[in-house]
Amino acid sequence: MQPQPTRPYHHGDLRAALLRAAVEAIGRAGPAAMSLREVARRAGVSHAAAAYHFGDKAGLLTAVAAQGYRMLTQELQNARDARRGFLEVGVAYVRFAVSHRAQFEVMYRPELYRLDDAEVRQARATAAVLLYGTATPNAEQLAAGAAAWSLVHGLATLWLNGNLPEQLGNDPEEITRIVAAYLSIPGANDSHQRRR
Amino acid sequence: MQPQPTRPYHHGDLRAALLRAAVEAIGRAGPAAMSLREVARRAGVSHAAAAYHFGDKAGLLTAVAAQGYRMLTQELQNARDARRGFLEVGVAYVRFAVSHRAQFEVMYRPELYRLDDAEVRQARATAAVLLYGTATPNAEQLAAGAAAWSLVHGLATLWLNGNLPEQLGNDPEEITRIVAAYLSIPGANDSHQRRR
DNA sequence: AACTGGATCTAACCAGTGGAAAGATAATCT
DNA sequence: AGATTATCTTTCCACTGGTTAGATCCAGTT
Repeated sequence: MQPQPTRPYHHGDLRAALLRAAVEAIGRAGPAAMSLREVARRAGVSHAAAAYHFGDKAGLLTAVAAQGYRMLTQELQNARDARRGFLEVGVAYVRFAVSHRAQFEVMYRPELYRLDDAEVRQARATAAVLLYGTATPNAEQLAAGAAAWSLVHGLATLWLNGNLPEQLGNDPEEITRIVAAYLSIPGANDSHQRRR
Repeated sequence: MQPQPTRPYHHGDLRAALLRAAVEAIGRAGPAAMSLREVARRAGVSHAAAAYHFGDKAGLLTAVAAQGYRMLTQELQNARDARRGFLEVGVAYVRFAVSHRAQFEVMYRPELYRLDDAEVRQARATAAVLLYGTATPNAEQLAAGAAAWSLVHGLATLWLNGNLPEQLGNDPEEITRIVAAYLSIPGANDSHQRRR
């Protein structure tokens, strides 16, 4: 029942397999409860093998976070390029948080991984540009971006923690559109925000 | 140099001392890194003594969360009673997150403690009433409350994680006022929101 | 084909952790 | 006083993350 018919038996793709196993484990019980040894067990190797590839547990979580930032950047970019309006970038943010909960939860717990990791830093910076709408925001854009980011980020984390009243419904994207209607960004083009 | 001249030597106040030690430990390294044994060591007792008072580690964190919710409720209540406007309740929320970071971080990591604990449940419900402005919100109030709560919650967590650009300044309360200006709540009395 | 050096993985060990159980000690009740 | 209860310690267990030494495999050179 091996996934590969005859796997190279230096596994061939351990790093990626460990990453997948880690994301799955985090998805089950949260990042704090994830254990290196369990992840390694699921991948069928000793925990030292995981340490070899990632240095240590923080290294593994750093890889999860970096992957998360890359995915987030991609989704935000897609949303922006669709040109359906500013709001849909926020919706994409919330959608990412819900659909890639494991990565999202790690990304915003910097004490669990290496924030100064080169790959993470760069992926974060790229995502920030998309969130603020420009690489060189002025004071106004900065404040407006922080407001929008705060709103969707807060909404995503409150949703994930079950802190939102169930009367709001159970579709986080729809809730995002409802809630974001209370945000008024002067510069933004609102034309697409209320289409329905 | 004992705090008490001759302490009763069944300590007298171990539970409270452990709580204080836990909050301090969390403040140093985050909730995930807190260890029962270290907390007990700091209080000068064995880790089993801590288990006796709180059941287990989750029990200790449950107590931290419950205390946090009670404190938050108190501060939100004070802000509301000051009648300086809706905005100042949000400012109080962010101020609480920053000044009681340990409690705040535990409160919104429900996988670390017992969300169904009676004390926690009640304290949470009380805080929710203050956040929505009424015990029986209609759909409009619910959505507006969720928007406001999401904004300040997102702002607080992003601030704590160092995710906000430093050009916004280093005073989280001031940043809250700046950012919250982008929020337009129809029913709310804005008269006090722009006083400066 | 044999050798070699590097990459990848395992086995074994360590200190530290949370939890449980048994018992010691102190406070309280009658 | 004696008995009961509350509080705390000791001891043990399974597990964790990290380290080290060595096994195994692979790719390139000769």
